[in-house]
Amino acid sequence: MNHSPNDFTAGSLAGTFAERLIAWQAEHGRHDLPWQNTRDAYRIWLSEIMLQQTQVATVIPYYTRFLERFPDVAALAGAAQDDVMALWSGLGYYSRARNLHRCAQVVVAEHGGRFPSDPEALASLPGIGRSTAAAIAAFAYDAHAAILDGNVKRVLARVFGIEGFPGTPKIEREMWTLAETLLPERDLPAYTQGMMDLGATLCGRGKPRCGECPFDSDCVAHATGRERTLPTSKPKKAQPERYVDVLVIGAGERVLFERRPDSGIWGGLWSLPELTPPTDAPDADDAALRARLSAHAAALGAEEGTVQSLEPLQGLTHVFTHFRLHLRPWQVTLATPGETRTSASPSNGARHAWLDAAGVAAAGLPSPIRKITDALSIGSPNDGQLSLPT
DNA sequence: AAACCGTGGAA
DNA sequence: TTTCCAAGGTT
Repeated sequence: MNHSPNDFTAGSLAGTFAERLIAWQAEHGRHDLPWQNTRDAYRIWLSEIMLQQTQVATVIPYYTRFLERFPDVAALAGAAQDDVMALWSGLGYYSRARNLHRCAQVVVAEHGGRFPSDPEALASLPGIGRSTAAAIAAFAYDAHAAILDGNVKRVLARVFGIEGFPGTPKIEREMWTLAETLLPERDLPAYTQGMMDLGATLCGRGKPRCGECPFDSDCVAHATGRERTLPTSKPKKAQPERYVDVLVIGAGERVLFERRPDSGIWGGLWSLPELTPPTDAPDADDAALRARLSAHAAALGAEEGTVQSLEPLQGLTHVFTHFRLHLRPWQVTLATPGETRTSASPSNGARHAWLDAAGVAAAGLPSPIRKITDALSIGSPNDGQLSLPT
């Protein structure tokens, strides 16, 4: 690093880094977020997991709903995974939800229902890494531990003039060391919140308000006009395109859904059946494709009836962090000779489920799949009735 | 070590 | 429109 933390005591403003940050937080920081003003480790843990790679405004409604349904760790530990996934549906990074569920069960089974106060013990739990462990331990138990999230990386890169993409092990090690060096002896919750608040407000990614910053006179980036080039951005690479055909198979008042494996994209969620795994080139809309689609639908829906019609629906493109997925839905109508015998809600561990409108509304679906069902008014909030043309 | 894992808001 | 990335962790 170009600067040592001790340089702050020599700045024109009095006080150490931590003292200035804590004073700034008391005056200008955030104090009324839903997960603040509590020492309940369960609530703090839940917020930290939801906030991983996710903005505050996005998390708030999910957090509120989740707490209403699962007010404590025992309630969450005893829940069915499908119910947890349904409440997480739309929030993304679904391994967080599965790890959250597993973590609750470990806390109940191995820690008597109380979260450990030791950051290392916390970090050994599913879904809790070094930074999240430190945040929980600091907020709930006043632990002397440093966080290193995106906010802290940005603040440190700018104030100390640290060059290099913070995602690399070398820069990250350097930042962990610095973050721990800067820790105060006391007021860990205010200090930790201050790091987050400074990075999320004044020292944001876009246009930092250096005039209001407590480190204005000492900030290397500000002094050298590098506010916009620090932290060094991630090296970018071309995003692959992927194409997939999905089937909306309707029989009577129900539609067929397929549970995705825990590993991979949308792990543990309910989705529409795919013809084949995604490919790197679009399928041509030709007779051979239609024949394959029809055969696949017939195999999946054999118990319910025979394929009566096959129609292409409006396609859509979904953008992920590391690729773009082009979804082409096909509507398949089955001629049903008799009663549909299958259940309306997914049974535990089943790979397929015929869901009615209420079942679709309650299921954990990926966002773009929800868009498709909404467009067809299947289980959408406005229209609880299934209205597939027959 | 580098890839993988969602979604939506902001510029 | 495109690009970036947010209270990161796991493999």
